[in-house]
Amino acid sequence: MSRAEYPVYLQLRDRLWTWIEQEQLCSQQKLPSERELSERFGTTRVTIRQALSQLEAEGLIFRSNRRGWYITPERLRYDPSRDIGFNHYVTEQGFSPRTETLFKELTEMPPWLSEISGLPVGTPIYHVFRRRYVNERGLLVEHNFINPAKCPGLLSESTDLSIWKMLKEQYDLVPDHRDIEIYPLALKGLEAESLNVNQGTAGLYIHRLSFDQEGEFLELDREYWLHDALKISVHVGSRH
Amino acid sequence: MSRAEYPVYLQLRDRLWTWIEQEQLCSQQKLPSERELSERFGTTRVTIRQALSQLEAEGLIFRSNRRGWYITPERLRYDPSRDIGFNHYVTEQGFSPRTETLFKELTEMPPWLSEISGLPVGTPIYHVFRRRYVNERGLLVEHNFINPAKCPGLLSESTDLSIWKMLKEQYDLVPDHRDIEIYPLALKGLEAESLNVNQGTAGLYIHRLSFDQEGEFLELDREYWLHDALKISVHVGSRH
DNA sequence: TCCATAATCTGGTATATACCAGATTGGAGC
DNA sequence: GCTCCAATCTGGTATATACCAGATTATGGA
Repeated sequence: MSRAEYPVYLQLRDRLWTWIEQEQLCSQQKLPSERELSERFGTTRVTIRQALSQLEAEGLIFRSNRRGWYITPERLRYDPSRDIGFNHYVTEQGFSPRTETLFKELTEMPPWLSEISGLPVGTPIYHVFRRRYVNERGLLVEHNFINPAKCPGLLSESTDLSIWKMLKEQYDLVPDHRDIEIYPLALKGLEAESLNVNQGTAGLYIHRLSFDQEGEFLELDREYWLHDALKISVHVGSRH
Repeated sequence: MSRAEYPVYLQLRDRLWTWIEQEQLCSQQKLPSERELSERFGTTRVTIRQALSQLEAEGLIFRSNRRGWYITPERLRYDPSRDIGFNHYVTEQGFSPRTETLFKELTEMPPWLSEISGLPVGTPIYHVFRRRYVNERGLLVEHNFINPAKCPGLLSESTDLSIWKMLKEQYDLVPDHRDIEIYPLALKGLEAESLNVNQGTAGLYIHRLSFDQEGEFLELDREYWLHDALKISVHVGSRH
């Protein structure tokens, strides 16, 4: 049955790819069900799932939990070093953003955050957990840890828009320097559930630790993105 | 057989995780074979493979093509905005680097590169393809496209060390500004083969387009990293 | 018309079983 | 001690078959 030269599931990947092109399926359109595809391409559901997973890894399609497979929209361009809000750069690229605050609380600084912020364990800290959408697809969830000493009363404001903008306009807070970390990881636990994806789905982690002019801790962002959702784009050096 | 609350393969993931901790397996040590593990944990090979894939996605273990599963070493910290060679920052972190030049050639600029470099299609261009190791594990492959007008004769030099260092010391070339792109992708084709991983393995793509003081094209790096191999770490703003 | 519920459809999980191809190992012969 | 080759071990691929749980759709009664 197999051609030996090239595994069946990779042949299927290619056939699916060209089929999708021919059908001119575009952003966020639904594919036929796995059972239908396996019949149409003359194979079993197990094997067609291998091919679909391959295309998922490549970012052409994505799955929505138990609902089916869809065409992945274009990646969002994103510059984590710039002070520009999510809503701003999403609309700038012609997409429509939305933010949902899943919870917000005043809590106490845990040891791991104490280590990187320089403030003692137990210091009061705001914690906001939000989910962000582009064209109604949830692309990331984000934990914000904010120093309440810098912006008392922040939690009583709406956090469904730009926290960055609020800090600037209402508290005159602008980050002076930042430590940024970026690496691929598997989405799991709370982050996977909140994004409605399976445990272990590929993701990208972005971490931004901000300090003010006095060198004091201002804010920590921990962002968990779907792996196919963004393209980080940074300009370094002179001339802009 | 199943607990319903929690899928078997995720239970296995947890048991494997704690087993690995107990056995104190460390960096680059080999796990038992899949058949042995499936017997030991009382399940089938198919299911144990799901659990192993989960741990692979999380970056705890990696597979070496048809040889077995191994413990993933600590991530390498990497700042793509700094002008510091691979060998330098690898040794700085206590690891041992190695670079292999897989091929190098003088070729003509293709259309896609012409678009971003600003030079016409067909302009002569150096193309170097290298594989880089840390502690004898191949972590990335890299395409370098270099403008020969800036550094004639470069290809006759050894490219197994730092190209950046060579450009600086022998040709007095230092990039003035850069466009950097970073995003997750699936390793496939030449890149997957060169890194000896399966088609579709998760990876991270880093792209660095460098121009000199005159704003002329100097070099393009296209790096394909294993997803679990690095942690990008950047400092932005004043104070260092 | 609306809402609750049942039927159905979807992908997710799980097991059993082959066979293949590359990598490693072991042993025979030099 | 060495080389070469065969046996063996490894993960990779492929098929068949269930059943489950969440999502969607159809249906029927108020």
